[in-house]
Amino acid sequence: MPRTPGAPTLETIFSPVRSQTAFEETVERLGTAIKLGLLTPGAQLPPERDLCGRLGVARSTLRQALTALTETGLLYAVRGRGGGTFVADSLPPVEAPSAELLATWRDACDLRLGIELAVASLAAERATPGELAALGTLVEEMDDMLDDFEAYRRADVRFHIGLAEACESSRLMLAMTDTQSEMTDLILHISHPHEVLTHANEQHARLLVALRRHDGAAAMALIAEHLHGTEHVLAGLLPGA
Amino acid sequence: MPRTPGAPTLETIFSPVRSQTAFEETVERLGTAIKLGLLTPGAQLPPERDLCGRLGVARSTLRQALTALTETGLLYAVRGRGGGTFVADSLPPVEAPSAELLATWRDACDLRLGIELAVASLAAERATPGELAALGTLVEEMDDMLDDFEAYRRADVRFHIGLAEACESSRLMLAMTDTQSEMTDLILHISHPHEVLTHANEQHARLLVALRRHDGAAAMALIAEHLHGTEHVLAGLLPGA
DNA sequence: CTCAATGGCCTGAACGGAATACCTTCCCGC
DNA sequence: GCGGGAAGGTATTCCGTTCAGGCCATTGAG
Repeated sequence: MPRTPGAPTLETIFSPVRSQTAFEETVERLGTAIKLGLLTPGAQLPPERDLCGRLGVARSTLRQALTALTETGLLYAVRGRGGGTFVADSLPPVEAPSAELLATWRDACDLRLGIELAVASLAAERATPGELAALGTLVEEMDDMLDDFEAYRRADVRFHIGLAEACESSRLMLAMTDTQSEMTDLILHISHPHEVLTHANEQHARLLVALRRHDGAAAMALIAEHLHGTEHVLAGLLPGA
Repeated sequence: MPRTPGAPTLETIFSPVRSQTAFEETVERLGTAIKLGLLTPGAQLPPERDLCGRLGVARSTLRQALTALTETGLLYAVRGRGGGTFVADSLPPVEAPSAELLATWRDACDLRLGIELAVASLAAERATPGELAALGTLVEEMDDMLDDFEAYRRADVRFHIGLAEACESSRLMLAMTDTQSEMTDLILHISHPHEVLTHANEQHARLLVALRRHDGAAAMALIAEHLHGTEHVLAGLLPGA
């Protein structure tokens, strides 16, 4: 008698297929990059005619996305020669996490665990001394941001994305940006005492030590502990199960 | 001066957005489930009118997908009362890995590493004794399949997906099925000597021991070693970098 | 025998996306 | 100045996909 798959498997197979439109994906991609600080305030985007080619969408579709982002206050456009589309200098306040995200935030954390574990493990093998040095200065900078949580969080995001960069894997990079975006939506709306941030940044520093020693196992253990910390904070303050 | 993101980051941000149609996603979802053995030969799918609701697509769209899968030989339909759509009893030979997958298989392995690490870590916390027992018998069965690689691979897939099931995370489950599908396309086309399979299954057994002890760190180390093995085999036989 | 459950089929409307051309604005070089 | 070029802004057209809904064809369960 053939072993039959468990019920969870079938539920997953027959769960809704999520068909995102090109417009939605474009808004998400650019909006995420801006909100995470990957595109810094004042930065100029490539011309529409170039960008639509890079993103693989029609210019009209790209413009829909740019218009939406402009109306949200994330972008502004300047016409004429020498003009272009720029990231807004003062970003609007982040929106509250969606109900859907609140309902599945534990799932999001589980997935994040995977991405971060892989990144930690691979960065221990692949990170160059230069990349590690850049991450080191970032950790030092974060020590001066313990009172401005939004600034700290932006640096934190860049730290984690910097780790992903060091892995030289584009899919891990995309997964990391998606993950960080979701986590930001959750994290930015709960309080973070000074001590929590201090402790978190100490973990960053210790992680770097492990990476410099190319000790993947230690890096994984440290990052797991690090993530477990934020998950614990969320569990206490979010309407979880 | 604000720290600017590295070039890899910008390349990633502006990389093509992938807009899959509902039809394509449906074919992929069902085709993957069949090829991985999650839907076993002879199994009956839910009636079209139910299934399209579960998948969140129109019935006409679902039928396009079912028709495509029927023409590929993965499904067959029986009309009339008591009829339905069934998984074919003898599946057609798997197609060769796409050029795109061959070009990015290292990326795929990196992402797989993350999924499997998270699953190993979480399964160590969450797997029930019953689930572990089922996985144990699966490992024993695999010991008798060392000469039939396709059968072994199907059981192997079920083992890894069983681990994901134990995590109670639908997104990890989806990620795992996607991953296993990609890996199957790669793995099924290269030779696997008896000794390799024996060694791999010993790793399965040791992994289960770690899971029973709720030793997440050991589980992660074991799974990393396990994956590293297959990656090494691929590196030797695939046109890698 | 009846009929309900199932796959098979068709049409029309709505939407999204691509392609293309053209307009408007405004800096830069001459 | 002033003309050209580079950028964003607008409009139109066409095509493929998807949805919604109804109807037909088949066939086994009751």
